[in-house]
Amino acid sequence: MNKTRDVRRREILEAAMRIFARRGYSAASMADITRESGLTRGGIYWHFSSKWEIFMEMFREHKRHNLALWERIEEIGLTPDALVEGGLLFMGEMIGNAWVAKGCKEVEIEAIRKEEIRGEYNSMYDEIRARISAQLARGVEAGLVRPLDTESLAYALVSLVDGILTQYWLSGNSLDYRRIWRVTSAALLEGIRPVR
Amino acid sequence: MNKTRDVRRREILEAAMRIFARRGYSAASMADITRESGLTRGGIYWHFSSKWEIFMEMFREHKRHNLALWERIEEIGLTPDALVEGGLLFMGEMIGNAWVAKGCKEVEIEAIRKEEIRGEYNSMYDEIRARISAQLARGVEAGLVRPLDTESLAYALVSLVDGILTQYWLSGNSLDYRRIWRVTSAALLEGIRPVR
DNA sequence: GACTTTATACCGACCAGTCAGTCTGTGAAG
DNA sequence: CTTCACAGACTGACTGGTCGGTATAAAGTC
Repeated sequence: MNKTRDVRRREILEAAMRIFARRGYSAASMADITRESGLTRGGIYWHFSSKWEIFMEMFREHKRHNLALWERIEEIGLTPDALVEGGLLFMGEMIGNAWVAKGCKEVEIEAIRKEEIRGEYNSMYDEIRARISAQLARGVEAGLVRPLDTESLAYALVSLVDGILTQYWLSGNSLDYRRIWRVTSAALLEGIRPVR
Repeated sequence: MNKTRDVRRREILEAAMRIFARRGYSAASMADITRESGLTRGGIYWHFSSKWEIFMEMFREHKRHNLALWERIEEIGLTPDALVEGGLLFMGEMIGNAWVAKGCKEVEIEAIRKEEIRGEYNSMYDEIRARISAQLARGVEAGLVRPLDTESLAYALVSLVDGILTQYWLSGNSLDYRRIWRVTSAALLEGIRPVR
């Protein structure tokens, strides 16, 4: 039954991610993770030294996942219009992999509470925002966007995506997020078009 | 030392709200609330029957608070432009009463996880969204706003405010949310102006 | 005003159960 | 014979919640 170190670690991690996503860090017990992973306490503690270490691994996984997702979004294009498709792709991915996404939400929640990880969490968003801002700035240079505070707008776009996802989960997954995003981003694009 | 029912209940509730806001529901222990309120276990359980009941009281308090806040916002005016000031007022109130606001965030988080309160939580947002939507629809009728999907836009506005607040707390309170809101709402207003 | 009665408000020891984490044992692979 | 990859009993701290008891204050009685 013994599997290689990496495979088993991965299995435990994914089991833990599901549990953390479902119950939240504090309410999730090692017994839950034990059950979900099919191992026993000893097995899990052979691979991880603590509950928090498992969470930290999930945290890093989440950062990698998000950053990789934004790389894919930039491949769509670097125009402001591409941001619209990018937002849809991002939310689609998040909603498509529900427990991964809820894990992200859980990470976000813990990041608000624990300074220990807040800095690292923010550095991820800093990078994403910087990229969006750069994308908008290119739009300004190319004359596709009127001169404006691209940093603030980047902040708002990230917040909007985050907020829509929150509302989506609150609604119990019954929410036409695509429609909301299309309507809003269309209005925004219209609003930042250069004046003639 | 004995106080009247209402006064003491209120004291316990506020102590609990601070603790819930700081640690989250699961991580907050009755011992924490005991310490924060200055009472002992027995005293608290004389006023409340369970930890969850205290949380539910905080939940209802939060709903009342939010709805009352939106009433105040509508007093500013019913034009689309007033929504800009309204958003600022809302975020200002939230950030000004940090622990109340973080309590709201905590309520939101639990609402995502527990179906028990999700419905009730959504009904609050439904009402707020409906009011914003109506406000926008009046703008359309008055010729201040081009005809569009006001419901989706209302959803986005709520999401945006929620998202900005999340980012604000993630940033560790160092975020010029006013600037972000002004820039974004200006672009949005520009984008929904009627075409001439 | 003094003296009991009664309901309210509160204390803190205590309970059963759960928590994260430890430790000893063990089967299999090399 | 050793190392790896677990199993699962175990520990002590802590959990939410209970309960018998007590202090306080208001109300009733004389």
